[in-house]
Amino acid sequence: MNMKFKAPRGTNDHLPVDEHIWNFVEKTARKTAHTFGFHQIDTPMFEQTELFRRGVGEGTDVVQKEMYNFKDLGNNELTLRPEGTASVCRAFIEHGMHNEAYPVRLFYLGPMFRHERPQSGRLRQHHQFGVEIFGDPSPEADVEIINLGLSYLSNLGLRELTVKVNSIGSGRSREKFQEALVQYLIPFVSKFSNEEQKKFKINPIRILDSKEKNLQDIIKGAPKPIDFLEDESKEHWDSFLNILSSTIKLFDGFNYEIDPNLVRGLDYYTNTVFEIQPFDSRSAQSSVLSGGRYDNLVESIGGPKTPAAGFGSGLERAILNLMKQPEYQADTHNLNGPKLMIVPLSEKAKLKAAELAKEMRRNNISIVIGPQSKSIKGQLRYANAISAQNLLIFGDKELEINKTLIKLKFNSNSVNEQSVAIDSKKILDKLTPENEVR
RNA sequence: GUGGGCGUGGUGUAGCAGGUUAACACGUCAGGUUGUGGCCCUGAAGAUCGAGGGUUCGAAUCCCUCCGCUCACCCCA
Repeated sequence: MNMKFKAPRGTNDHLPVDEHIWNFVEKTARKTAHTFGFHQIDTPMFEQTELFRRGVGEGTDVVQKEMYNFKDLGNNELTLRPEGTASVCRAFIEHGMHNEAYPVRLFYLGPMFRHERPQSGRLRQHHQFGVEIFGDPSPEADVEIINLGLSYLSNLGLRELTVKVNSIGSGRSREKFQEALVQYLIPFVSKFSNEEQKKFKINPIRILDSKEKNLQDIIKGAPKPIDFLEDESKEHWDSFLNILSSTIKLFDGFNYEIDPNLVRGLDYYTNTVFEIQPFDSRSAQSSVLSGGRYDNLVESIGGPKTPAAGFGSGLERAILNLMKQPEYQADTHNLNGPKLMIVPLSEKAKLKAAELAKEMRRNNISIVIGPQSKSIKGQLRYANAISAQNLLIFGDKELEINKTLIKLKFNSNSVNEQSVAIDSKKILDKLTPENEVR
């Protein structure tokens, strides 16, 4: 057969068997954010292209070659959001949230789009849970963000995580470092690949982050941003490390390390940057949560100068890591069958079944009526296939005496048949006795 | 953008030193006496073997091209 349509490359359908895990992860994200006093904000999935150019940074890979840009019928230049922070900042400014009591705590949950070559843990449409805290310049805020991230991951059930941290400085610290780095690199530039030369021109700091083999030795000897921190940046960094080290002790099996070469691929970061990944991984691709401080972003897209920090975390990657853990490898995909299936055996019974179903659904009981295209046997087989938890069968005979048999625990091997009046209240009582947890 | 692996019914696979009706498991559907499931039994539907071209008397099996999936690199969540 010729399958005509397929989900576009790098996108996934979330099937019913995935419902459970996705709900779990999303619920955990929301709950954890709420326990830190964060509130949800949902922004559109596309924005004016310019927002990302300015926000994420003209020189980044994301902006240069990974954005889904398009023009709408009004000739507006729009882009499917490649990340969440720029949009949240835009909304923050647009709705005057800078006039609210600081700090303002926000989180989001939704799809992001990047045109890259898909591979394990990397998609063109993926989903992120992200948080942002606005208006708090203190290192405590940085740590709160990391704390929230670790809490979220640990609530999911992930173990053995490392937080990699670094400071890329800001203001004068950043300038001085950059000068030193450029001086150091100049003699080597001729040996760089085209790609690296370009990087060197646009944003030399990102050379540190390069994984190219022939650069590794050069990078080893290169100046590091943390050695150039001074004044506020220095104070911020020292204090940050201090608070972080005591906070991380509150978590079992998590640790942190300073990675002097950690540089994020998005331009807006200042001072603190971090990345969380499982112990066993080495590639950056396995990073499950990452973020940092961005004190200039709000201003650079037209808002008032507002210090801020946040993280983004890929849900697919979290799930990928969860699935690696033994406790999730077994029974993750058993769907819950309906609480009750009704098999009506006559026209009158069908009417009655519809009536019962309506009343009981009002009590949040999930009900399926047996498919009328099938024989009774077929309907019962179907009930079995969808794991109906209880089963009610009746026809004209039973309607006359207003009594029938209900098969409780139909989907188990200890079925319990009981007589019951054909009445929603009486049936409800049968469905919620001591042997059933509602 | 670069490189590796793969592409057979809904799913997972077998077949591949070329040879008549492409096999198996699971799933689906229908039956196994009148209105009662799960096990079991019987039967049925369902793939022109990713697409196109080539070699050959003959190709799912060999060659080429393209497409798709997947993994890795760059980079990112």
